[in-house]
Amino acid sequence: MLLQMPSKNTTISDQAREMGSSNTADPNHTISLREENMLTLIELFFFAYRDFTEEGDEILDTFGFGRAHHRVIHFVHHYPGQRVADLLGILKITKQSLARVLKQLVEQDFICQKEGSKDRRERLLYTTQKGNKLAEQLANPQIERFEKTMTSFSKQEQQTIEEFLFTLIRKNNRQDVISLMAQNGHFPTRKP
Amino acid sequence: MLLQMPSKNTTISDQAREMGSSNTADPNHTISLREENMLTLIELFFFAYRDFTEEGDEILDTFGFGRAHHRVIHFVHHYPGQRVADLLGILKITKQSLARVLKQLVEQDFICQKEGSKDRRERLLYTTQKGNKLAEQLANPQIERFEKTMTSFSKQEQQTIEEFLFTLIRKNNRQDVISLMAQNGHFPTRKP
DNA sequence: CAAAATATGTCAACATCACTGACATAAATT
DNA sequence: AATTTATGTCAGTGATGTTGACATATTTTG
Repeated sequence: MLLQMPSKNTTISDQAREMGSSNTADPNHTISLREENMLTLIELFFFAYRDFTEEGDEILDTFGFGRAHHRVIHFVHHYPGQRVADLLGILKITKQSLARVLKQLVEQDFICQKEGSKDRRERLLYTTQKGNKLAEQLANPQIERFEKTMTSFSKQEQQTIEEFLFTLIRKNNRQDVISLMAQNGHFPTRKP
Repeated sequence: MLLQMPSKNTTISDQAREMGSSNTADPNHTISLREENMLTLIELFFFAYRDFTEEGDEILDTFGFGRAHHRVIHFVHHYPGQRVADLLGILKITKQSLARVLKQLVEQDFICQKEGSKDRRERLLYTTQKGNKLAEQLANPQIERFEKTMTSFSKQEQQTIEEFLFTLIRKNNRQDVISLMAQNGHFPTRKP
């Protein structure tokens, strides 16, 4: 189902008229142009993420997995050796939510656990070869989409985009993201 | 729970060693630097959205609402006079999923429905004054976050960011987004 | 060493939000 | 008059999130 215009035979001014005659007007509030622009960006952000998460769903379906599995296998694959607690901090979900999907992924041999060498309580998480394959299969469409998007921007603009995404992350969480990515030798460019 | 380093006393090279001794190596695959950079962006996008959606949850809780209610009330508030079918196309969820939350919002007088003037089958959706208040309450933290983020960028950079978000939207859906935003006189800047 | 803290796993119970497919109604269109 | 369209509704199901309590093994601390 596509997003459609409000009504085939109704103009915007029709809507405005209807609105004016309803009990919905809010005479005490005027929205600034700046706020309006932010709302547009917020919606674009929503639409971009809506379409972004849509990818991979068909692949996941064939395994009987959902997006939660996708997220887990992505981060385990890209950051091998994470502890369970690390993953909880990355995904910001509860232990139980993680346990459910993790259990399935381990049972079906997509992820394996290794005892920590220093601390034997830890279960360090790694993808198996089967897991690697799935992770890459899931990542490819997203990588392609981002590549297509990013190549239409200059190096300078690409840096701006990276800074933008990083700045959107809550201040409290930024250091965690930096520490995580540093494990792969990545340091997201950010505003000074 | 914070995202923590893999292990307080384990270095990255420790992890690499453990990995090498496991059955997890994938000798047939090398990832390009370009792909690596895309993965970083993809993760930043995930973290940004993770933090973005977190906002408003406390407010919603006090009403017994969830994020689905947030999305519905946002789009009804910002684009008054949508039909149910329009909203389905915007949110890309099923009729049943929408009906559940919409029913609650109507029953509790956050949203009201008006018969279409041209087509009386249509139920045009509007926020009530109560709904306006909630919508604004929910939007404010997100507007603030985006304002804070965007003011650290130049006008030119802000345009780049808008173009980036728009380009991430699937080609098939872009015209729909344009048509929607045009109702508020907005035309997201996009690459030529 | 004994006690406390930590990392993980597990259980039961529950809420939200998504899905499918079928069917009903009213109104518009053909 | 028959078909299509817009909406609403029902029953059933599944994925994913939550809380709180508790068990186990292991490490750290007093």
